[in-house]
Amino acid sequence: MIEDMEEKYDGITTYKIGDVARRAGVNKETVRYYEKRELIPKPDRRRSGYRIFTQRHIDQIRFIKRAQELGFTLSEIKEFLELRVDEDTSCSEIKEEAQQKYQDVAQKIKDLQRIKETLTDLIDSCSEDGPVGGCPILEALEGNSETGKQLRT
Amino acid sequence: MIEDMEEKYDGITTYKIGDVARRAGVNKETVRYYEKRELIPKPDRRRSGYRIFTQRHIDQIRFIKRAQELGFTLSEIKEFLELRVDEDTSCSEIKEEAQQKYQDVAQKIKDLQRIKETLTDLIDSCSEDGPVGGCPILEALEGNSETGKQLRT
DNA sequence: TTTGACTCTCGACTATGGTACAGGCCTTAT
DNA sequence: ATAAGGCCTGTACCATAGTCGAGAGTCAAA
Repeated sequence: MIEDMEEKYDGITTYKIGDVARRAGVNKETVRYYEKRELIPKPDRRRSGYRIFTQRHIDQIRFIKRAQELGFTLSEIKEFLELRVDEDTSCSEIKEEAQQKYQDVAQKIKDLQRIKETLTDLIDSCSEDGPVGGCPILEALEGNSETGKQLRT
Repeated sequence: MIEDMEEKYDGITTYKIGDVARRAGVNKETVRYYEKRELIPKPDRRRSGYRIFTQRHIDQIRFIKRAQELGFTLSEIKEFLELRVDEDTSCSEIKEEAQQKYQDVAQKIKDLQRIKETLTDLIDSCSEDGPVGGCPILEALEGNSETGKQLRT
């Protein structure tokens, strides 16, 4: 059983880049890349130049990866992460931002729910017997397509 | 009022690539790209070489764009589209695929709902002149991160 | 104190998902 | 019949999001 050889400074467990990468399930280069893109807080450094990470960094990277899977770009994710109440941002500014994001997220949920329903139908119809024909998933999002009849001029 | 000058062959309305691109809201090159990637059915051709599209193609492209916004890659979308029932695929195979996708989609919805709730909270706390500090979004998917206290060795 | 694993920077490379020409042919309104 | 505009293929290019390697320095267990 090999444990990370993390060290504590000031009572806080810290990690080197390799630990962070492994724990967050990404490449070390990705961690550096996120730092450069300012997607994670700039880590402190040892005198040698080694980066000092905390649990916060690991959590944030995990969040980023999940948000990506949910269809957000790194730029969008950065906006999400900057969405906090502090001295530099007025409440109304944040509120507007947050409300816009809320709309985006709500729409994504709706779309996914349609896909989910379609999958349910597909699974159900599949268990009944061996159906043939069109793609119900396609119809669910766009509806009433004409058939894909082939033509020739 | 300029209408598309679609033509009917065999009683079916057909479109040229420019029509398709405009109606689906993508670039013409994208349509050709999707054809190459086999994301849309290979269109028939006129003797001149012009592609002949149908409504089916337009619907399918719209579906693809939606699914992309929801975080699916073109490869995944292709799998979705192949998830149609036909003679070459056994029902149980499809069912398994569909069930796996269902799980993925359900999980995405859950995650997005957490994000949505967090945004609601943020908007609410903001209007009541709420707390100053940390990043509320981060906790939506992971929770309990340690604070981002800064260190130095 | 050595040695093997780890870290640093920086530049080059990759994959995905498109976009943008170039050079040439096709269509269609006038 | 002609010219503008649309379409064809093919190749090159772009942005995003990483990933890799070289060359040099650092750390820590034996």
